[in-house]
Amino acid sequence: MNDSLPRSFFSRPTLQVARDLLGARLVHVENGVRLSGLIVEAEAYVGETDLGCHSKAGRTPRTAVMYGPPGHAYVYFTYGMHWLFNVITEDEGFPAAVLIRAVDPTEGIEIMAARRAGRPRKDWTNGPAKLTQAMGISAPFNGLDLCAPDSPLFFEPGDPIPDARVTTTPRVGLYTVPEPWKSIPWRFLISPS
DNA sequence: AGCACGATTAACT
DNA sequence: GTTAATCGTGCTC
Repeated sequence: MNDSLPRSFFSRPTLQVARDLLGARLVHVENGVRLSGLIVEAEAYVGETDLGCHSKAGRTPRTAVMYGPPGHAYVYFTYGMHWLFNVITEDEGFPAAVLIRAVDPTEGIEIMAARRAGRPRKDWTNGPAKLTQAMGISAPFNGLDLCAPDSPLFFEPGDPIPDARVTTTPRVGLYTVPEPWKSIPWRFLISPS
């Protein structure tokens, strides 16, 4: 039993899920130890018509999990060396997800520090592949049900972030994606204080 | 079978 | 500011 965000949270429009995940906590219970971080940046990827979204290629072995139920993990490998973590959104059959791009470490600090050895604290989890490395998220987590009561990886609600503290910008890294998808402001972040 | 490219990062100049 | 690292995926031949 835990206090994790329910499936109904993820079974909503992807933009809303991305925005509302700001301030929530991503938790990985690893060998009985909690690793967690406050979500400070996320991006929405919304269906086959979004040419920045992997599901633009339709249903393939890689994108199959995006067509499944909301609240499951989509973890994929890119640039030959990095794992990126997403959570599936909207109704089953509609291939959309939110990419978790950055967190602020809150629990399991020493383990994260060891996995990001030699780097300053601000560089531990301030990128989508950095946080998966620090929190120990990779291939085996793909397809995992993050809403299952016994899941080792899940989200916990946090203090709501008011609109005044939320910034939106275009999504990062979509160099060859055509407009309007390249510039549409589907990246959400907690504004620098 | 071959190829271009990628929801990135770290190390450079 | 630029660029190498490194390999799975999806597309073309």
